[in-house]
Amino acid sequence: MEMDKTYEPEKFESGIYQKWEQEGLFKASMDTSKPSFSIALPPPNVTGSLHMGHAFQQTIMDTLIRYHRMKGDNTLWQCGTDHAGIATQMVVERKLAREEHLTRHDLGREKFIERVWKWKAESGGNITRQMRRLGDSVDWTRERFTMDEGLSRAVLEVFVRLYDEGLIYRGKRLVNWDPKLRTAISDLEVENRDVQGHMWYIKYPLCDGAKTSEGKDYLMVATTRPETLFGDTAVAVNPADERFKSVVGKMLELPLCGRRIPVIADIHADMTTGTGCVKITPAHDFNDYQVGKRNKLAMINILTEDAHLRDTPECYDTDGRLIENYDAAIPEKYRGLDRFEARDAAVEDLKAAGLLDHIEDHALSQPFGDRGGVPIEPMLTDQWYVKASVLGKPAVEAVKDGRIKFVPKQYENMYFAWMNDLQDWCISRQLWWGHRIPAWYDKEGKVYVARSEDEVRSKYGLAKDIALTRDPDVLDTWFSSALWTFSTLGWPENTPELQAFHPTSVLVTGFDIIFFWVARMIMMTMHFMKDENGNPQVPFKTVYVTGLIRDELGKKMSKSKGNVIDPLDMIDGIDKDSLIKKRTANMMQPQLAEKISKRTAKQFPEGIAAHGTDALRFTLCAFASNGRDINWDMKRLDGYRNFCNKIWNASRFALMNVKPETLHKPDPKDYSLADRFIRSKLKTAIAEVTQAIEDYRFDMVAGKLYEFFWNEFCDWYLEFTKSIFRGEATEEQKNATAYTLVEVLETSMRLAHPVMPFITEVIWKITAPMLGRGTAQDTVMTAPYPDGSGFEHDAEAEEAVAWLKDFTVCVRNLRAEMKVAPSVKLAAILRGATGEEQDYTRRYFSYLENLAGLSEIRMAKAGEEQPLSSGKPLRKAEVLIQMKDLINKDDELKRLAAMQQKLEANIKSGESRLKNEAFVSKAPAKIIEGAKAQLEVNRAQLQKVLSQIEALKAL
RNA sequence: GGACGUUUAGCUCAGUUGGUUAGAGCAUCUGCCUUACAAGCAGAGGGUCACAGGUUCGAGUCCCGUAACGUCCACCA
Repeated sequence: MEMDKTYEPEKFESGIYQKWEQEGLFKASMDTSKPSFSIALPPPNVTGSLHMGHAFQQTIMDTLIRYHRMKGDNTLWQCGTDHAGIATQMVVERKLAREEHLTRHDLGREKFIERVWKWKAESGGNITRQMRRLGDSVDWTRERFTMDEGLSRAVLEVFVRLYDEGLIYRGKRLVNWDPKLRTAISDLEVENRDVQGHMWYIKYPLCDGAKTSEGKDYLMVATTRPETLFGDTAVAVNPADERFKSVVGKMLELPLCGRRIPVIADIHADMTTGTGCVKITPAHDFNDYQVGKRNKLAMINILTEDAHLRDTPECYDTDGRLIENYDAAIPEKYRGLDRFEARDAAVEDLKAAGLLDHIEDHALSQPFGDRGGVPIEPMLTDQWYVKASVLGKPAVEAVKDGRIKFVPKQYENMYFAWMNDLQDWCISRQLWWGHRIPAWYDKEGKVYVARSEDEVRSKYGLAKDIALTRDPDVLDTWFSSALWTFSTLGWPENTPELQAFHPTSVLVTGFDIIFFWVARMIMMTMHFMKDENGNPQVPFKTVYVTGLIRDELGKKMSKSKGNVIDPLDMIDGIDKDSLIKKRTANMMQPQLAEKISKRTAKQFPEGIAAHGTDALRFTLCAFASNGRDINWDMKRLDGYRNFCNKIWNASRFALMNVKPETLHKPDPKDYSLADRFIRSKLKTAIAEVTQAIEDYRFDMVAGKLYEFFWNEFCDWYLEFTKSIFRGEATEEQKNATAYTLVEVLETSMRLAHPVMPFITEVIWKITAPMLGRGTAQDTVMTAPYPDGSGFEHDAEAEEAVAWLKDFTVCVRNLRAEMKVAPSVKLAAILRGATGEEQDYTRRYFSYLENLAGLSEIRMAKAGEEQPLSSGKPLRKAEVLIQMKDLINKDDELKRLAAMQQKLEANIKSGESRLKNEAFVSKAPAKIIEGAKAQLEVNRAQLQKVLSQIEALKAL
């Protein structure tokens, strides 16, 4: 088969993938006599598109999967997508608003959900197309979606069982409320941002003539949220605070409302902060909520779902029961105002009333909803909760005793820190897109939980004519993804897949979702999955945590920064205009578009060239060290694309030199030194690459492959083979080299395949048949992973080649220093070499001839006078090249002087080291021997240099 | 406020249990279109390993402290 002259991955990558998929090669073998290896893909958002982080993680997963598949393991990569409740609903709502000027409420729930499914059908293929282009060998026939029938059933099952066990409950509590999305969100979805705000100092007049011990007839309260005073039900002072002891239990007149509220004593009030007096708004502040509970205060909800002041506040007692006759009326002028308008108005009126003492600038960190992007509001609502505190205990244990390992280990601390202070998890969302909560209410509001309305009636003995309404809320997206490892394998049925592949082997994910997902998966899985002995099963044995991929300046990639790079654009390339268009389309803040397009044009004046999937994957692996963040560098990608090109061309070279018809397995005696050398190096490389995969050191996987292939195989071995093929070796010897060439290449392709699936397939399909290791119909994907058998370590060959390399480098140095053109053949003199060194030099002269550009090498004894030459120490010997008049005397003297200086410094430090009694007595013998040997070499070399200088000066 | 991470060549990063003279890629400079590859070949320059102390015969590596940057958590009247 002919190979094209240049490496053009776009010509073959997609075709190869299609073939693999059509042939069903991504499916697990289900050979249960073999070890199982499985990975559950963290499900990406179904309507989204892959970013670099996905490409990074998926490359690592696919590398692991391909490695284990080649090892013969029963290997499954389970894939699928997530319905991503809030995110998806938002996208569809925005589209609806943009294209039809409709809200979801205009459509109604049922119609709206239909639209979301339609959108999923339209855009859901995006992700899977990208994954195919990345070469991911996932079992597409098992693809799942968190809202599909099977997974929905698992969700229902889990919810009902947890409810029946008392681990899910419903309650009126203060929750994080997103007023823009009008839903509760969990603690994790709140993002604290530092903002510059104000602190307002407000006087609350004391009623009935009460006075503080300082004689004041008011209490001064400091607050960052003056508009919430309409919901105040007390002002707290510290019980030990002498200033206010006399007024505890007295009443205050709530400004703007005139309502009477008590002064209470509570330790929440800190004598040293603010004024020492804190206004208590139990329905709109998490601390105040606790204070309210302790002091049995009423709770007044003053806000609507979208954070406008209510016409009529809702008043509850401490236990959340509605109080009918509590007078908490909000003055009419504030009703219906947005919370921030209400703030301005309240401040204005307080000022006018003389109750605003002063305002200070105040830096605070304010909670924002991570999706809606507006400040969240603590709100008193009915929500569903999971008792995470109960589920969390075994989940902590599993990591503590090593049933689950984090790589890198430091993330375990992060996990423990969060798990040890686990709050109950609010799982209900006031959305439409998601798993609807299986709870029904009767007229009195009594709740019934079961898998269906029919089951509710039979389970709770309710007659047909009792009207039931279903809870309108849906579950947090992470509730269904927490079941991912087992729900995708068919749970609650005990399927063969569940038996074979659970627990999964490893989870590859970013540290940013350790809490959202990893921790919750561990909790849920351990509660529901038990092994044959009834012990909890973990969802995965190892969590490999990746860093974030940032841009070249270390900034997080984001749409609004306009620094996002689509992995597919690196694979297939993109022209400048399309890239700019892509980066500035559908912006949330269109005003940034111009800046982004300028920067993009500057950074990518030529657009992005096509690099191919293999180069991208190799680059991602090379970057994957120790879970740290990665600053993406296009140059690295270029470099590794060049590596692919190198592989391509090395293969072309091999094909040019091999006659497949006559190629046969050689007699070992016919192996040349070069053959023995590269076979030995390959054996080492196999061991190192394999170890690096097992250790999750993908940077080393890439590094070792690169080093072996380029620095040993291409730079040295291929050059050696030229001497052999063009020299006078016998046909059998030439065959041995040709065979080694093909065999090493073929084995390297298997070695590299997990990282670079495509180029290795192309080359393997050509080389393997030459060795009788498969036909062109076979695939490297299922060929055995190299284990080093058939290759021998050969220390002698490596040593001899090391000498040849040193000799070559030495001559090349001299040539460069003497500025002799590469085309000019040189005559070299080797003076003072050992017998072994002389032997290597003579025997393998043909290699040196080619590599160093030599016409002859003459041996000379140490100290033997030679015609005027330029020389360089080589180990304890020296290499001389006759100077003729090629050289500038001064330059040569300068070079030698520098060398002398360096050697003298090294000798001095070596001597003082060996003179040091402590070193000689305490250091291990090996180190001392090394130091002695080095000192000897340095001394010998210095001697050569000095005599050279002398000879030159004598001229 | 608490915890963690990072700091090594111009840039992006390796550097295993402490052990000879600290590495790679890219970039730079010099010379080469040498019949696999100019996406290449050969060669060169470039580092006080953030700073300060300590342990040790020996520290980029271990310990203490400082600084800068980053991340997470908590609090914020």
